[in-house]
Amino acid sequence: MRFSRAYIPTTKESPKDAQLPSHIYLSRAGFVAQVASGLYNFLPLGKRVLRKIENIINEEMSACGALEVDLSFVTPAELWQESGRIEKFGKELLRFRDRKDNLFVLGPTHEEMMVSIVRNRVTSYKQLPLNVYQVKTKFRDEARPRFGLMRAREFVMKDGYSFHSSTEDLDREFDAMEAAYKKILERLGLNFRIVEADSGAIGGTGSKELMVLAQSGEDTLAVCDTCEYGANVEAARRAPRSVFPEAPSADFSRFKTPNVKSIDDLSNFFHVDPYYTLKAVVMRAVYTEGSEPVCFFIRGCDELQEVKARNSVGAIDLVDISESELSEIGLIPGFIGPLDQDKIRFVMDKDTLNATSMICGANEMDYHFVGVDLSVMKDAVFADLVTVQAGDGCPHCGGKMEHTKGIEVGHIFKLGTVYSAPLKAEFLDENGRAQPFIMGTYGMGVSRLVAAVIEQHHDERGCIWTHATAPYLVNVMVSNIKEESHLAYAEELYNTLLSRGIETILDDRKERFGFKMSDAELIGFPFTIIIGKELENGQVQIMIRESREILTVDAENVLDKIEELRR
RNA sequence: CGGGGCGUAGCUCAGUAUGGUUAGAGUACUUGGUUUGGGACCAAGGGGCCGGAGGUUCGAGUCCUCUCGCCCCGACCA
Repeated sequence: MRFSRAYIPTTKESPKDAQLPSHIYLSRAGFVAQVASGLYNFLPLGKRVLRKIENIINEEMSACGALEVDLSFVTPAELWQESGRIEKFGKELLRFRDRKDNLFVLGPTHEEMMVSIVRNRVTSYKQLPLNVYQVKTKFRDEARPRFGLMRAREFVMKDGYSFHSSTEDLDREFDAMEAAYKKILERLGLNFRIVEADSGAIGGTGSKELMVLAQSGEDTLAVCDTCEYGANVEAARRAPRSVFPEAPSADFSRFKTPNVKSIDDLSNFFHVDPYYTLKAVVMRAVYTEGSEPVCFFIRGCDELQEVKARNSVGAIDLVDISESELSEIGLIPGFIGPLDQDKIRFVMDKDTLNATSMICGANEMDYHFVGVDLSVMKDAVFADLVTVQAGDGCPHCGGKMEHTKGIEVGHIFKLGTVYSAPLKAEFLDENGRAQPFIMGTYGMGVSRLVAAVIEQHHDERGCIWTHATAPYLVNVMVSNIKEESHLAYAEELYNTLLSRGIETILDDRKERFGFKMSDAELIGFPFTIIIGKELENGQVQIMIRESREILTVDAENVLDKIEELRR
């Protein structure tokens, strides 16, 4: 491509609405342009990057025997009514009617459609397994689109679905997909972690998220500094504690603790580590029908993890509760404890099971119990309720857990029969009995990956594309196109690079050196070959975008050098 | 959906508290000239329903009412 004939509208200033590096640089460098909230146009450079990512996905899927399809973006509402998701998705489904007044929705994901194409067509276990996928525009009418391409309403997703006759075969495919996804992200040149995720409302037997590590990630991850274990904090586990603070020695008694309400107060009052105190967190659990207050008891040194807490009581939401509501129930904030208490449903963190030497509220103003042995509570409900903190032990290898931020670019899921059963998608097994398909689903955010590459690879001058994602690998820049010999040399080099199958752009614009260099850095081509003054000495220069290092090489060696650098 | 902010040239923004010639700057664009290794300089140009509607007024970018859009925090997010 000749730059002079390309459409690459770069700007010196960032759009005022852009906050994230990916949004700023992708806009400034002319990869994308915003149309409306959560809607983006992909300009020529952006489209090239998108296609490169798609190609890599297609290659890896093909290597796994997955079959590409392309399902209608517009989907009949009946399918969504059948699965029950038309209510569940709510306003995120963009609905509209055609001229005959039939209701349709723009596909936000395609489980229903995908099930419908195999239903009644794949009818025997002999036809299984089957893995079909597409790379397709999706639309979710998000309540609040944000962060540029990271959370758009219209976006490109690779969504794959597998169908099996046994859970063992699903497990095999799930592992194969995890390996393929790992390979894709490696090829893209990304630093990522595969983490355990909250299975949440969907249920199923397992899900993993693929997280590109970046400061601006919306998800917080707990990862081991030694082994591969990592999990979304919503689902992270930790090893049991191995070192314990010094335990307070006190016989069980009721102790007057005037105005001692917080864990800090309590810890200071008794000069005891918060580990030996019991924290009460009361929230209102919201269910499909009705709600009730619930108290969660955890050690004073821990923090409540709301997703875990929500799962522990099967609620769809947990909301804050006011002090006046607490008073109505008869609980005294600051002095709530589990002993002799029947005013509220409660769940205890599993780390408090059989705990001794504890201090907890006495359910009486200005009193706490000390020397509490929680083994008396062994019949209570226990669950994992706490947030894994930095420094906690890894549940697998005993290494130290630390926190990091991630961008969710993929999510793979063992669905089981969650969709196939209600949609009555069945096959006949070896015994001639009808069984619902056992399914897996595998998603990857393609347009989000474009942004994720830049979130992870940029500097204050602009984009730094990885070799696999760059719109062009090499930029041949002519410092001054009025130097005819320079231009002629550059044209020849450009053609040679193209003939070797190296994606190259020729910056033949009538602009000054600094202007073109700034553009090259903003756009982020991995290599810019500068044809200029040095050519008089038979030399050219190669600017390596990542380090901004400039190599001076003999003109006759430039091809070899590029071949060497691209490896 | 709650809270906050912003809509003026392609882009980034002044101007709005206190209404008053022809609405500005930078940048981008066009033409001519000089430049040519880090976003050049000189000169001459084109470009605006001041988000939209209604109102107050002799007069509205500026005041009032309504509305639409965009961004941020939160709620939400297979």
